[in-house]
This record gives sequence, C-alpha cells and structure tokens, in this order.
Amino acid sequence: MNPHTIKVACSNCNLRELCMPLGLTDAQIQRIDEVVATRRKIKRGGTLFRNGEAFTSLYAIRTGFFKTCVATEDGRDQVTGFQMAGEVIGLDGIVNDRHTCDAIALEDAEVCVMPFDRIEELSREVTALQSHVHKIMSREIVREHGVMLLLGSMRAEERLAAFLLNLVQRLHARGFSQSELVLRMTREEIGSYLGLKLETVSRTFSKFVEDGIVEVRQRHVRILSTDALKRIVNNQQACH
Amino acid sequence: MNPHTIKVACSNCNLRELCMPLGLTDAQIQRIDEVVATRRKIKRGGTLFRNGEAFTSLYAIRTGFFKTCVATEDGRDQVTGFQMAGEVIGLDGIVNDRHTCDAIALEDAEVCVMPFDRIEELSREVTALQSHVHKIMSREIVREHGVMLLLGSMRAEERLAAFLLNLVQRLHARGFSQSELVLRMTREEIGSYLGLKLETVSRTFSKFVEDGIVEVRQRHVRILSTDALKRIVNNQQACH
DNA sequence: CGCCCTTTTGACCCTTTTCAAGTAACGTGG
DNA sequence: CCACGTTACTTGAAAAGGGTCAAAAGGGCG
Repeated sequence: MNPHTIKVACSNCNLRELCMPLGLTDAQIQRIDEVVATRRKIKRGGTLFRNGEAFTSLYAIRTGFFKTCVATEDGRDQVTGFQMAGEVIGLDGIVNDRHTCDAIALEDAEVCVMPFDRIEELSREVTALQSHVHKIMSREIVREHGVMLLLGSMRAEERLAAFLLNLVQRLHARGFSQSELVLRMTREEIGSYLGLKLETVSRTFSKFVEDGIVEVRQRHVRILSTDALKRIVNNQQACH
Repeated sequence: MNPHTIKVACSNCNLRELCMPLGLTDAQIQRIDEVVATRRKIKRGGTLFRNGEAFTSLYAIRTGFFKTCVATEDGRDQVTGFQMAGEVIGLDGIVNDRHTCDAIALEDAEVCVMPFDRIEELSREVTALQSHVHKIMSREIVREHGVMLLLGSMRAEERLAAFLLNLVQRLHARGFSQSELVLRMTREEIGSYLGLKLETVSRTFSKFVEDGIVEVRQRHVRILSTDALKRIVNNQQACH
C-alpha cells in the first residue's frame, strides 16, 4: 500500500462532529466508517455532479467550497447554495435517482463519497445514523425556507447583509474569524444566489464601505460592525 | 364503538398512492397502517402547528388545503408553500424537534397524524417506507429549489404563470380539471409566496385576462391557454 | 508582460411598490 | 332572508428600487 495514502476514517476525522452523529459507541463509529466508500478530489471549477446525472451518493465536503445551481432550458440560472467543509451535498438526487442541480467547486476540494444505498442499509441498524440523515435533510429544508424569506421579502441591502452574516457565522463555527472572510465566489454568483444582478451586489458592497460597515478589498471582506449588519437585516433604524 | 367512526386505514385510503410507497406486500401494508396514530380535523383558518411548537409528528393531508409560512421578529412574513391532499407537512420540525413555521388551513381540513418516532421505528424494518421517507424529504428540497429559481430570476408575470401551472398540474393529478381551478388563498397569500405585493398579483391577473389567457371571477380561474402560460414562464415570444 | 476576467461606477429606463380610493363579495347576526 | 360591517380585490398615479447598457479600471494567471 502506498505509504502516502493515509487511512482517513470518519472515526479520526476532525469534521466528524459536523457531518456525523454525536454520542456513538466505539462499535458504532467503526460501522459508520463503512459509509465512506472513497474520497474524491475536485479541481477549482470542476463539477462534483451535474443536473441529469444518475444519483448514487451523498458527498461530505472535507475541504474546499462548492456552489449548487439549478437551471432552466431557457438559460435561466439560480445558485441555490454555497457549501463548505463538513456540509453534505447531493440530497436533491434522492427523489428521482437523478441529480437536479449542478455542484461546482469554487476552489480545489475534496469530498467523502457516501453511497446512498450503503447509508440506507446502515441507518436501518444504527439508529443514530438514521436520525442524523433525517436531521440533515430537514436542516436543508429549513435553510431553504430562510432563503425563500430572503428572496421574497428583503431588499438588496438586507439580502447582502444576511448573506455576509450567514457566511461569517458558518466560517466561525469552523474556527475562522468572526469578522474577516474571503469570498470564494464572484459578484455574479452572489447575485444569482441573492436574486440580484452583479452590479447591484457591487453597488451594495460600495454602500456598506461608505457607511463604514465593512472593508472590501476584492474578495477580502472585513466586517467592522456586525451589529450594523444585523440592524440592516432586521430592518431597524441606525442608532449610531 | 361509535358506528359513525369508520375505520379509515392507509390500506384502504384512495390517497395511499400519493403519500405511501407503492408495491408493498399485504403484510407490509398492514404494518404501515400502524404509522397513522389518529386523525385530526382543522377548521378553516385554524393552525395545524406553529413556529416554536414541539415537533412530534408528520401530517398527511387527507382533505383540505394548507399554507405554511415563516416569519421574522420584525414582522416579515413569507408563505413557503401551499399543500393539498396527499401531501405531507411538518418536515421542518425534524432537525430541532421544534417546528420552524406555521401550518394554517385555508379550508376545513383533515390530516393523518403520523408520530415521527413511529415512522423512524417502522422504516428500520420496512425498507420501502424508509426509502419513501427519504424521497418525500428530497422532493421537498427539489421543490424549494424551484421556488428559489422563481423568486430569484423571474418577473411578476412569469411567477404568476408558473404558479398557476403548478397548481393546476397538481390538481389534475388528483382528478380535477386541467383548465379550471378555485384558488383557496387570497391575493396577498399568493403575493407572499411569489415575492410580490397583492396589488401586483391583482394587476398581473388583470393583464392575463386582457390578453385572453385566463378568465378570472374572484377565486375561480379558468385557463384558456395553457400554452400561453408556458410561453410566459419560458420567456418566449408570443407566436399568436 | 499581456490578455482576459472580474469589478466598479455612471446614466438612464423599466418593473414593481407605495399610497390612495373605490368596488365587490362574504359572513354574521338580526 | 336581508342589512350591515368587514375583508378582499381592483385600479390609478407617483415614487423608488433595481436592472440594463456602457465604459473603464483593477487583478490574476499563463
């Protein structure tokens, strides 16, 4: 065996608490290692799966950053989410055994391939895994409710503020800064996610900079006032 | 036993093919009857569950029509979906053991109460049920992708056209007309779902009427040209 | 070093919202 | 069954928020 191929199992993965259930016995953790069949590396710009492809597996992101997007025949396109380490993608494929969106890596990435039939088999035996799978799917449904609220009832500034707060909060949960982040996506991709044109995203960033709420240098963003962003999302008066 | 209380089980429910898996053995169908604990009637305007309430069960709609909506503290409100007979609601509650949206009956309704712990227990034994639960959740995720596309990239006419086509298609699958429908919700609720103000919904209906695409009398809608609606959704030229 | 992609900014236009007024339908109670 | 109050719906006019088009500047990668 190649000495460089370190056996990386869920049982000793530092992301386990993000993508796997807690409070398992050692025996159960051993079994859950069986869920991950292989790993797969995807280069920046590469696709993990595409609309129409056969669904076989869910993917847990080990490193890197993805976007998922849906498209229509007439060329409309919508980013449905941005996913980072510890998050699971591919749930859309379960219902029809085909993926209905594209998953594209926004930076070099590595995922754990978890064949879905194996997940189903094992979750019949390990109750904690069964519950975990249900919670992951439910969490995605609730997340999308939030996006619908954003798209349906917020103005441009509110959308961008909510977006930044959400990103930085998820990054912070992974040990990164609460106030600084590097965007992995273009203004156009942000706009597609937020239901705005890229020019509007750019202008809104500029407005935030003018108002002293954030500093922006390219894709590097430093949040100067989290509270101001929260006030914008909550549609409150600035009470400097 | 009350002679008026007819035992209504999944095994002889004509909606079974909508809310339960197909191709079961008789023995499996018997077991699945155990999933439904009770039934519950909700009057028009009543709530099936509310944001913050403890999650215990999923609900299969037997009769009636529901809306689900999320809200923020600052009074923002978003209808996340309209549900009809044979559809399952409550999936949002799984992740945190609390509901995160309200489910409100838009007409007198009856639901089958399916305690979730019982569903999980039984789906460990009946593979078809397990698979079915996964597909229902995945279907909801895919549906919401479609709503995100609508909210993020369509104009008012396109949204309303897509909405009408979706409604009539689901009603047709339940044996109703392909071209006539009765809206169970107000213009305001349609607007909330579509990310539009009620005035815009009203104006867009009026425009469709002017163009001879639909007839509207209050909540009664007759679709005169399904093709025209499809062309609007697909952003195509009218080719009279 | 140079090309290309991304981003910014301006000016103008279009869609939708806002505000307002009036009308129609519905349900409730007498 | 009718009158009344309430809610839902329609329509107009003005305003605002984003979109579109265009041009130019800034970075990054080969």
